[in-house]
Amino acid sequence: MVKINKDGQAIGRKGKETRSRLLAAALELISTMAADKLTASGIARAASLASQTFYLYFDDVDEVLLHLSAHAAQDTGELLAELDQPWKPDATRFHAERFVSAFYRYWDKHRAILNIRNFRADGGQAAFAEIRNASALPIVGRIAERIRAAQGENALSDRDAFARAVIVYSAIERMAARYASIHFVSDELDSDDLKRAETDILTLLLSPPVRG
DNA sequence: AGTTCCCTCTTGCACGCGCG
DNA sequence: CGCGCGTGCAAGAGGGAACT
Repeated sequence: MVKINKDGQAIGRKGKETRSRLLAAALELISTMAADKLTASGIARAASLASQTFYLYFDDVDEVLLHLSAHAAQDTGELLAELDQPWKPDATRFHAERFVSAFYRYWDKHRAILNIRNFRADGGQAAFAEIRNASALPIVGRIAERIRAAQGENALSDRDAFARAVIVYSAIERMAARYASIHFVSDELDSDDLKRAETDILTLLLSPPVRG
């Protein structure tokens, strides 16, 4: 937690509240307007504060967005829990579906800031990329472990299992990043089709190969 | 060119708290 | 109570970018 404001003053009760108001106002704004239109004075106005006050707590809008990104990154507990609990061998699809659903719920909850985070990370802003990677790594790592365990350690190297986990994670994330109302690629496919396909692919990766 | 908005800086005021 | 001090915030001004 930040304890010093930009003037070097210790942040007390009032300052803490003001900082929270600015963060809440920013979160509200990014869900209703394009991120590149977001300004410090706009955030301050939305929080019913003078624009100068914004600069008492943040250097710029990016610092606010980074904080919101980091905050969203801390909310992956439910996702990790789905991957950490023991999966019954005959219920892989059931667990895969639960994971995919949890992933969508996570994105539904944090879509605005996660999209901004990914856009900036893709645009080469290292701080956003670091937060994205730090958030994804525990999930990808767990998927990779399960892939390798299912496929057999002799059949698949750590490296290849991890690469497959990255691919399937990226695909699920890209689909979850869409707004549910927006069709992807084809008007014929709806969200349920895509979600089912994600579950199917994940189930295939996490099931022992069929010999024959 | 004029206007509007954004950002930054300086300055000062209001309030609360501790201390003698 | 009176005072000093720390904390929080805004008024006002000015430079600069973007828009009309």
